[in-house]
Amino acid sequence: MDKKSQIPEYDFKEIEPKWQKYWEDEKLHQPDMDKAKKPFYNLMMFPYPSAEGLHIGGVSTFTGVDTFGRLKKMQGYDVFEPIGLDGFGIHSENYAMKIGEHIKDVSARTEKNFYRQLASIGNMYDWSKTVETYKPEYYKWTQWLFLQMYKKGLAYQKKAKVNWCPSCKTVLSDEQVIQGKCERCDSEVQKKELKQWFFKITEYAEKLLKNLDWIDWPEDVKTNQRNWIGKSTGAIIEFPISNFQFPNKFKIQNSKFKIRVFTTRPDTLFGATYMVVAPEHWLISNFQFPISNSNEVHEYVKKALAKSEQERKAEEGVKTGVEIKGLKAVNPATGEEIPVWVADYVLTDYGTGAIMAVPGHDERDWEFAQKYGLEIRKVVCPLDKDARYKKQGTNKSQITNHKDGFYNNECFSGEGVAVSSGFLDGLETFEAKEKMIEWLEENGHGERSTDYKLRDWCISRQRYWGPPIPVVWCKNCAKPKALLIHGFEADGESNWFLSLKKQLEEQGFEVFNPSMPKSEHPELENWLEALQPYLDKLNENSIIVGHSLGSKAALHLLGKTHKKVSKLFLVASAIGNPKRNWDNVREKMPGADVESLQKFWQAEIDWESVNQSVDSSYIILSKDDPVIDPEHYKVAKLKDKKIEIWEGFKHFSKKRVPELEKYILENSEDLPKKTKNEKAPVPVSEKDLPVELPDMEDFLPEGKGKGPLAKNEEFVKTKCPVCGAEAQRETDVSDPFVDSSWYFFRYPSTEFTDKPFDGERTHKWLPVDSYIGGKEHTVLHLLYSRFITMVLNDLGHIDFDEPYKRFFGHGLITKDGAKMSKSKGNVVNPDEMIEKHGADTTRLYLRFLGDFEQGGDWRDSGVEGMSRFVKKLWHTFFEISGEGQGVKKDYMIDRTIKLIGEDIERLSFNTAVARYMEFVNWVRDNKDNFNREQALKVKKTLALTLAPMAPHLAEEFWSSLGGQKSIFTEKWPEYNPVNIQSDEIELVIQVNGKVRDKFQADAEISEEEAKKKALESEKIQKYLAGKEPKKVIYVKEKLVNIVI
RNA sequence: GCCCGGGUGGUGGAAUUGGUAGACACGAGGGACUUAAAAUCCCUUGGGAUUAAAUCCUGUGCGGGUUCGAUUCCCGCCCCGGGCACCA
Repeated sequence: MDKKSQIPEYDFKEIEPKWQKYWEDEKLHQPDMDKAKKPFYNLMMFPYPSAEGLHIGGVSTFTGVDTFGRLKKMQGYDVFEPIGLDGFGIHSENYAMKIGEHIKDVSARTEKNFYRQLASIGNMYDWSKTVETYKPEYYKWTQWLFLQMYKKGLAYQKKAKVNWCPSCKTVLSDEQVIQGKCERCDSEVQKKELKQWFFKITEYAEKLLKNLDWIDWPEDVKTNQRNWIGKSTGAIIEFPISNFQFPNKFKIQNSKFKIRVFTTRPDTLFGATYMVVAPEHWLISNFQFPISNSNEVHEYVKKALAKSEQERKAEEGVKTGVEIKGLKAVNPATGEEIPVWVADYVLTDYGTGAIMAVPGHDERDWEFAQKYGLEIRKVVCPLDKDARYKKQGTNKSQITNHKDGFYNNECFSGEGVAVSSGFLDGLETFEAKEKMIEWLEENGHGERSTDYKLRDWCISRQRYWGPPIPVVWCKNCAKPKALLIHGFEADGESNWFLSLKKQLEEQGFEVFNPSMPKSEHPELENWLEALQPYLDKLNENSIIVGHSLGSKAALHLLGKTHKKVSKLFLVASAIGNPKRNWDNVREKMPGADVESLQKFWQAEIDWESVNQSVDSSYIILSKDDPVIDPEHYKVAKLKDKKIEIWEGFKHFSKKRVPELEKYILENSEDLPKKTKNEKAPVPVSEKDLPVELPDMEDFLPEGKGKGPLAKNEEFVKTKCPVCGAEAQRETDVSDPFVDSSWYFFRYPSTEFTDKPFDGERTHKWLPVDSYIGGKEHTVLHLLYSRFITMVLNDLGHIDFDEPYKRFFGHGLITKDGAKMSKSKGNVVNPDEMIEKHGADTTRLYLRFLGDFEQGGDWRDSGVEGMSRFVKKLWHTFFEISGEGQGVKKDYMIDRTIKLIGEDIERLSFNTAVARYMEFVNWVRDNKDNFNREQALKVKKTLALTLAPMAPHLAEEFWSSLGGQKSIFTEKWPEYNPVNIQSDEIELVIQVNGKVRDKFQADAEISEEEAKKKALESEKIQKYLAGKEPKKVIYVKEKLVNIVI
């Protein structure tokens, strides 16, 4: 009988669904989340599927990740490979608007289609744990995340100029603006000022940067992130303003009257010949300086601020500016007065919004100085390589005197040696920087400083399709509050507190004047605990008044919170030490617990945190205070403080101190006025989550800066979770990047409805073992999810601070060398491919067409070729007879196992397929020669090594060999390294590095013998022509190279 | 302008630490089978010289360098792709 006729035809349409169903029925790919012994979290980046369906590039990624995961499974790991989708966002919403359907319907269809397509490619997903961002059971926890951020002071609102797309009618992130145009619709982006919610990612800039040093990621991805964070180190330098008459009513030196600049080159301070401030700088906008050309300046500023992004771009390199006349700044190094300019090449949101211009050594300043005829000073002498070389051991003056080092009419922004720079002369740039910073700090002109390019993350979106930000706006809670904190041996009704309370209430404040526990034995911890509930009630328009030790308590309170208040009044403040020493206090107050007082009084304060929590502070002291030394206000490191030193008030201990009460009232009366129509943000409480996105027929944006939710009265109207008053819901939804910044925490814990993720599960499965995704997300998504992980770690929810152990960025799939796009009509449809060639063939071709990391090029002829190969493989497999005499050399089996395993491990899929093809070719050549034993081994190898790449086919082969269970319950085969080594090797003979001859030799051949044999070769003799070789080089198992 | 990738046959792409460049495919050409075509199988295939076989020259974007030997390392440049862009 004809042998061929017994072989079944390769029918993938029967095979593939059969095995997919089997895997699902057997729950083969659902690891036991709690008992797994070797957990391996194999994750791909959260897909954002388009309504049009899966792209072949997506299939490439998903099946690539799966191939890796299947190898891991065969290596004995409990592989968890989840799938879900990121469905919220503008992209889907715009599409729904375009086709005139409701976003909910479109999303439901997209989801169904997406999962159908994914199921057809045969990946080992755990379908019992899917996650969709737009389901309330998911976004409930996205909102929870927001609340955590809010609690930590990492979510805040600020008015910001944002990119506004007039067509999408929403705010865009900087990253979504491509050359001044909207990434999605290409319309020109405008600037609009809106109040937006931000996440304070800048607070984690340093940590985000530092961890890059140890995480196992590709270097290029790390470099991208480093550049994005953009750290630069240098100094803040203060330039006092001179030639300026302070208005009389300001008696106290105010730090605002210095222009602060940030520079990375403090060593060039001696070359700073003018200053430039940004158009938004306070010097112009906040204060009425007597600018003599005020009109001119303001006109320039107005024009500059009105410029669109587009115009700024177009003008780049063409610098304009106006001198601010009537005032000068003083260069602290030279003591000289220098002019101050305003120009829009200085950016307001980097550094301090002002620069010292060093035209000799900064290209931009150079250009500006050339244009406006400003003085240019050379203070760094270039040091060429020879000079640097010479410098070692020679004396420095030789180089510094070498002024010809300057190129006459050029700006030099490199590093070199400081000249004409006083005490820096002769120092190389790196030394000069250090010395200058030391000098600045010693003389109070500045300090070491670091700046980052990273900006806070704007998460507000004025759209419908996203999770509502869980905040309520309450008018009642916006009412200014006052917290009065009494001192030692007093209570909430002591001294002038009651009188002040009454007046503050009349003015519109809600006043709290609690009594502290045991004021005669004050303990800081107890006081802070007692104060906490009141602090929670305060808002940004609140004041805190602390008397004596109470003012110390106020500082501690603010030093330990992220909460913001407006004003802080410190009366007879217990900072510094008491006027007399502690023994005197003890003597004077024999009955008091001075020990606890002293401990409280002297505790360290976190001034930086206080300064972040309070806008302005007032210190009121009396010269004749018996306890408080009026000089000790100097100890207070408050950034914006007013100091009042009065006389005749002693320790401000009377029942009424009208002057003091008046002072406090006058200085806080602006708050009730200001907040008359304001609303305060109040976070929704966790138990009320989720804030559900309401069903809305009309979900189109209004286009006035508010989202569509603002149109839904029922949604907006609510009760304040704190005071119960009538309130309004926030109508912004959050950025989809928030959804995708934490989804990997949810996958292992999807069945928990009472928490975002379970502690033990998370501990077991995270961090993610292998994360694979597109390189286009190396900056934003990866940075955001790292940030969120760090915050969750700091909040104690998790015990690690990096989410992904390993990241791998894959490349893009092109079609015939061109990017696939709908408009070009060259998009490869995976459904068609699977229909025509089957999932396995499609998978194999995707593995083969190029390097996974670089990307690859899809060619229809290529997939045809792969289809032929698969058929050939099918027939070869069934044609192996096992009735031959046995083949002598069967090292191909071991070699194949070794190479394919290694290749898949390092995601070098294309070579893995090539190795497999070589194996198949070898099997085909020998198919009639294998003996029974060899035939079985060959067939097993064919099935097992194919399994990660073409799982259905491998299962079919395996079951034909009598396998009762899935091939994926089998171990990845072992190989014997000894079998791979051949006894005979081929040695190459080179003459001067060129191949001239080859010979077979024993693998164990000695160096001497190899050289001897090489020299004996006839062909080599010809080259030698009787002469002796100069040198003979032997490389073990490779070659002999003869030099003549 | 700056920072990352990359440049290898007609094409996609191999070459793990410097050691036989072009694995594995696609395409093309030739042949077998066939009335013919498809499918399948076999052979050839970087370029060039010359030939009967052999052999030689040349060759990894360009120009230099290091080395016995360079696709690989160093210096200078060109081109393509991606990102950033007045970041002090």
